Amino acid sequence: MENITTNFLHDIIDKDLEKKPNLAIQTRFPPEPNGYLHIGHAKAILINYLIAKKYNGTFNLRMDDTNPTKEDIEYVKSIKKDVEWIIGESLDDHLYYASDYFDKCYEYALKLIRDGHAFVCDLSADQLRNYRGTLTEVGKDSPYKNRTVDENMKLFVGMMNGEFLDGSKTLRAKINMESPNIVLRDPVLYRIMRATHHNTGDKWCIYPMYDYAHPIQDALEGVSHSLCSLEFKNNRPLYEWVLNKLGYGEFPKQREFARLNISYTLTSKRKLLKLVEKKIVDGWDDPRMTTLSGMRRRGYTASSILSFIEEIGVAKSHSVVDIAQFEHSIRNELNFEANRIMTVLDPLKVVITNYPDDKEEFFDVLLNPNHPDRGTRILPFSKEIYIERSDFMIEPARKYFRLFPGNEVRLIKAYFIKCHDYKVDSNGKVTEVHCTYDDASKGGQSPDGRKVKGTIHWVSIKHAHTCQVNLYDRLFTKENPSAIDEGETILDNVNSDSLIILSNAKVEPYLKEALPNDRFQFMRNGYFICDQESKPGKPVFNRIVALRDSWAKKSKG
RNA sequence: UGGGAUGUAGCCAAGUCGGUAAGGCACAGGGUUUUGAUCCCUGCAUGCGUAGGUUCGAGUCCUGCCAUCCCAGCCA
Repeated sequence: MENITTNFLHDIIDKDLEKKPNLAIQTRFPPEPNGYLHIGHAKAILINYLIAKKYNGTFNLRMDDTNPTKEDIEYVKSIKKDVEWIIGESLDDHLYYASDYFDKCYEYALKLIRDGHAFVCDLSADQLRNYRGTLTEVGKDSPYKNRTVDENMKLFVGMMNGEFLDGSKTLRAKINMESPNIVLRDPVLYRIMRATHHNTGDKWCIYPMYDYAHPIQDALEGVSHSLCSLEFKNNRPLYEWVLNKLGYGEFPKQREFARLNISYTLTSKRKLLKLVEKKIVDGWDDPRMTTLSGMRRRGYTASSILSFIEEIGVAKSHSVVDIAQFEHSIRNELNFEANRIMTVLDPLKVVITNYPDDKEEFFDVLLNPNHPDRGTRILPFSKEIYIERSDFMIEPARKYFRLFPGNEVRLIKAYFIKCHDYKVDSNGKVTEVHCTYDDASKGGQSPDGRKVKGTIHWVSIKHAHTCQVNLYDRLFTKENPSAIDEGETILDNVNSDSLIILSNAKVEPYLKEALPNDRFQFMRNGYFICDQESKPGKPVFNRIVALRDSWAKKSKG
């Protein structure tokens, strides 16, 4: 695939390559396995992956598992699966763990101590906070900063050997307590934490901090460009400090880009977790979730996510992308790819009074006009059919050109029908519509050149199957779900109509054989996927996204 | 308030040496259409956060100001 899109990261790499033509480009995606990946991560994954591709380099997945109290093996599994899904490649040979480098991190810590760049500090967490100062006030040196190298060595080895209580000591860098950048005020490098690690078990009771471990991992793996989101900008000097003090003359270049926000959605692991815990949604892979697993179940394709990410570009400004831009990507792909089928979501019975009682017809209809090679399906027709309830009005609205008394419409691929009667129940609800058909209009065209303005979909009652269809919509009612009013929570912004379950949808017989993950365009309704949990012969369909609907807009406005 | 970053249309986003504002989404109008879909045309920033300055010429250079975001975890 030709990729003409470029961004400031490519410019940086191009310049580096000018200086060092033999530089091997290597990137990585380093998630912490403490939750499921979401659409925001897809951007980070693809930025890194596409750069590696573009420059014929290497892309690795690395679990940033330096804090066993927050991490879980369940998450490492889901993360690997999601990343592989997004990039469409196996990562079996490109999977690393921060914990692979614990020994090396420890050795390097010894070196820092030996070289006088780190010390063991006895300050408690509270005390440390006080010593650190604030945004406007500088901090103060720890009273333990002047311990001798020997003393620091002995104490740090003691920390590692489990001689001290959790939280009683830390290893800290000696940088500058008066730095305006708080990150550089003698940051903690190691903490004592007795927790079983998913990889290293109980081998360690001290664990390195992100700021210390991350540059080491990058350097050891051979990463050339360490790309991360903007909030790590302040940490860059520390990243470079660590590698400098460790004696790396040349080392990976950290650069930052803006993370992705999309209107009406959440891109925060913490907030997403809350939706799961509060049972607002049915798990991490609920189709309404913007987790990658949720979007996969919803029916979004990895390729549509890729094209979305390419379309929005990469920059450093804080932005919120319109959800419409995202929906465009999947519609655009499925418009071309998805086979077309007729499905009546909210059925209304139509009797064609002049059609012979027992007659049946079977039309041969193309599955997808964009792909004639895919062949046809058999579409049965008979005297009684279902149409969409919204396709009939007793008293038509202005410019309504569907079915109403006296009006003629086309049934897709079948006949022209004209309404001459209808029945209502005691509540005034229409129960049945009576029409006549024009035998000469078979196939949907009249030989006399007569035009109809409306064309509607339908399903033969006699041949219909009944299915469950889940209509998904955006999960939040607010453009920014995190913007909450006084006394409210994010949960108050949840869209109560985000899932509408239709248990009485009528589908063409062809659909009975649908397989999990098959995608279709339900004509005039939208794009749907056969749910991954569907039982054979009993497909359940999820709405991926509705079709654009200028009539709905017009009739509302 | 100290430090760091960002501000180009309703939303993203290009804009290398200063030379007269790409593209996509959305929206509006028109055409085609057996999906009010798709597709095809057309329109959509005398202006680039703002006020000055330099220059023949400034989104691009200089100065001041404003707004938004990030940082005070032994989280990442």
